[in-house]
Amino acid sequence: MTEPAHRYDAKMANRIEPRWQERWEAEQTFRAPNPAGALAEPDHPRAGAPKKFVMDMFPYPSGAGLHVGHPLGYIATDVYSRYLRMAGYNVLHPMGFDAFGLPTEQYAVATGRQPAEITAENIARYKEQLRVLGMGYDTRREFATTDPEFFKWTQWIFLQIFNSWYDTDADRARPIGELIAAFESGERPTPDGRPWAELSDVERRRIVDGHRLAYVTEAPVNWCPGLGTVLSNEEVTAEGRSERGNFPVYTRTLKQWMLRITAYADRLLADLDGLDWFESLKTMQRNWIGKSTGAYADFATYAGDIRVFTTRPDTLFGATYMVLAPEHPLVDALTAETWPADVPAAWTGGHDTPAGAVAAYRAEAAAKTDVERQADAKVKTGVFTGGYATNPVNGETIPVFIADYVLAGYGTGAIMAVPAHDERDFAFAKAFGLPIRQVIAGATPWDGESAYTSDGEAVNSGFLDGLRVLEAKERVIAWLVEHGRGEGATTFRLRDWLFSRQRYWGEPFPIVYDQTGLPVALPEEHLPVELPHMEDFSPKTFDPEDADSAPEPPLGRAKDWVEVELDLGDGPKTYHREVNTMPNWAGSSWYELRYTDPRSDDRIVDPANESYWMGPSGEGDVGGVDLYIGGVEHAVLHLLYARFWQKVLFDLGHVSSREPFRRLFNQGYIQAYAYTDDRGVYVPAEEVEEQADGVFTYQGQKVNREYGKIGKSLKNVVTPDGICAEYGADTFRVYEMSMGPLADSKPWETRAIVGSQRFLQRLWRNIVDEETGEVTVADVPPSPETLREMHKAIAGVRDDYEHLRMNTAVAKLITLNNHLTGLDPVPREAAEALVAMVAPIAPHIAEELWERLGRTGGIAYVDFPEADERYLVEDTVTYPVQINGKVRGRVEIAADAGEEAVKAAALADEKVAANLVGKDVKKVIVVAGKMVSIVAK
RNA sequence: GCGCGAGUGGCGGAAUUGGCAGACGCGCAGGAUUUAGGUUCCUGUGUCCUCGGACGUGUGGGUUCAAGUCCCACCUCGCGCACCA
Repeated sequence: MTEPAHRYDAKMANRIEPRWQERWEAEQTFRAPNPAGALAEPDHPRAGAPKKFVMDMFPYPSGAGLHVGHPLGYIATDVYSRYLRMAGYNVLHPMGFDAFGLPTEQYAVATGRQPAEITAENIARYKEQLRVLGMGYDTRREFATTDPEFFKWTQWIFLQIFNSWYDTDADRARPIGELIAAFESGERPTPDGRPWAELSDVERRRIVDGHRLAYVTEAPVNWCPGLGTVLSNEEVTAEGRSERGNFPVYTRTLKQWMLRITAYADRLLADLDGLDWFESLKTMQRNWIGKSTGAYADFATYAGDIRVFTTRPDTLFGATYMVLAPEHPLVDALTAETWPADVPAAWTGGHDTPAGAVAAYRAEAAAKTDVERQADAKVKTGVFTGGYATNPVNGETIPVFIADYVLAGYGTGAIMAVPAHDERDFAFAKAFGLPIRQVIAGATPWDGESAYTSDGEAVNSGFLDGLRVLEAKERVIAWLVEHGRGEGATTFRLRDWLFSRQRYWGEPFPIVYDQTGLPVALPEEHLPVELPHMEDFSPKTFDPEDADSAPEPPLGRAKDWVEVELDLGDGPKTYHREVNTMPNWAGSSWYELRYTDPRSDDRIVDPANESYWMGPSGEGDVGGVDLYIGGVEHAVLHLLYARFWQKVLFDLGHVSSREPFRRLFNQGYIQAYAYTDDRGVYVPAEEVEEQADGVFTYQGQKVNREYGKIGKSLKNVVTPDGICAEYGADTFRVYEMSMGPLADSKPWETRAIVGSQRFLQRLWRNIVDEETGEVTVADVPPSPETLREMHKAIAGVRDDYEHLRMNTAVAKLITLNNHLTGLDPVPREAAEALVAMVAPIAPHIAEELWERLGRTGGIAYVDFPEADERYLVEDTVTYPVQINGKVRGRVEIAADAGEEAVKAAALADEKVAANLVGKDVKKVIVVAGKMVSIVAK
């Protein structure tokens, strides 16, 4: 028996889908008109309409291609964009490729090929995979970060950053020329006070370079021998390993490029409030920025003042000892020659001299990995230096320790320890038998069992006694300032962004060095600076554990490229190019902007286009993309960097909004089951069979099921193109959208897809005769019931689309479709409404049916159906009647019946009355339109 | 350890405002079509039951006429942070 010739099945879908994809491409259906420039189109149906800018985090095109987990967000933005377009918006929905970066380079090294070649292949593969899914992108705006026309502007932004400084008074970045002018005029004094005119050229350049937002500095950085490059703090995990590849990372002092993101710490923090992001994500950024307010206080010692940072200056009188980080610069000077006579044994670490104890402890601390250190966090260790310091407020002499619970990299690397009011200090004081003095008292007496960290009143604190914590803080800061022993202070955990990488496949810096060794910015007209072709571009390889190795940028070997003769205004001279490249976060830090004006070649974007798509919508609005969907893994990487660049460009007047992404939605992950055999080896998930008793077998052998990521090594990869071939893209789209809430992670289940297939098949059958291919809908008025179902669906589906609840939208569409299945004939009005509502999710079948229904011009710009309130109200309502919380009967009554009438009807109901026999009705509650609740005894 | 989020049928999930728990789909069972299998279609499907009902949203308590939803305590899982002074 053969199937009906006109049944909607995979074969049919695979005939229909390419046809519509070709037509969308030929007609550029999803092009969005710009207000100005090459992409302006005043006659476009959506020109001048309210706009929406909807985009995904663009993919990194790897050799593995997309698996079914990747397109989840892409489909969601596509559905949302198509819905918005039908709802009347001018929708910008673009896609691009984040193509510079390590994986491609590593693959190129491994296969002896060129990264550019591999990148082009991977992008072609990704584009094909996305095209098959029926994405409605404005393909005119597509780019890869590796395109010279694109990275020309990445380099241009770097120059903007290099050529500006942060004016803390104005609280914004300004062109570096304005700083130079301030030095020249004497408005701003030079660091050593000499007049600007008396400084040498090199001296001046060093001062100016020290103010730039992009600067070269020699500082402790994260060196990852396994990757052959240094990394930013954001790329290192809490375990002290590389985020990519999980290699060990070591601290080494090296000369590297940094971007002054710390200048923006406060604004990056404050502007989070105006963003429509998940609160959890904002919290991650807040934690990463890590703002603390408090004070610096100076403790005098014979080795000089020790400055500490504290958030609790109110507890200064309770400081009974001090602790320095083992790496603190004053440790050596402070370490005494001999122990005091009465030194407790626990303080010496068993050593005869303080110097011996300090040296041993330092060696021990340095040998610990971050993981070990964190594992030991509860056990406080340290040694006494033999030195003492003087508490500025009460002149008390207190011992100074070194301990690894104080971190060199935070605050000043030194603390005053107040064991009574800090958990860590308390633990240390207990371990070392140090005095604990209460200086803040709460309402109830302190038990002394653990640190008291709540609010209270100052006690044992001289001039602070009786003040609340907040007042005491202010008072003591004023005292410190008055006596020159400290000041109020704010510190951040955020560090400057280490921006150079010792790899080949990245954007070259638009920087050369002259004979002074100082950096010189290339003029704009030299952009883009392209990578030289190199046969051997592989980084020097290191043992991942070799902490003593040092990075060597491969570009350093391109001698002809590195050494250039240029005329930068003072005659031809020889310069050396910067041989580091930018991290692969560079391109993604601004790409959203480029979508708004991808063809602009004389400036980064035309302000008319930028402000139309991304500008603030009103007073106080931070501006940015209207919806950005992506994974949560970029919380403190891409999303922080992009916000920073946006703010620099905003300060310099190149863009109109303070934030790049007004609304951000984190989609969940699609995960999958993987199976291992007895040996723990993964077996192909596709060939595993489930037995009736819930046991899973592979080739007859029992296997274990585990749940997790989709990946080659787990042998559980399912590709979207494979699914499309087997079921059709529309079925795939419907399935992914109906799996559950977009934000949730959920398991892939190939066998469940047939449900989505059946839905589309029934939809088709409601309109087209499977045997003849004839359209079977009729121009008959829908019944009141059908009208009600239809308008209920319209109201619900609209609301669901607007709030990205595609899963419940699909359920409502199925419900309406199932209703129509029972009708003969199906009224045209209902069929058309349903097809239009299905169009965002299953665009190919919708276009096909729309055309077969005799409508021309395509469905992309058809008005989305509007619900008519008239059809939503029902004539009668069925009230469930509860007696003491249990449903005992139902009564049907006119929808407009009054409360009394409903009450009377409920009490008169046979079942209700039977249940009330012998009971006293105490109370009857009528919830209009919902239910009746009777309280009886 | 601290912070955040989530626990609902065999499975994915719905109920977003305190108002009939389990929409929709998978799976499963029965039936129709078919030589058969598959496909497709129809019907049923929370658990228990003495067929009246009883029970049921991680556990225990509470508020309420009414609780998956609110409050308190706890358990489990996931995520983030993790000596940040």
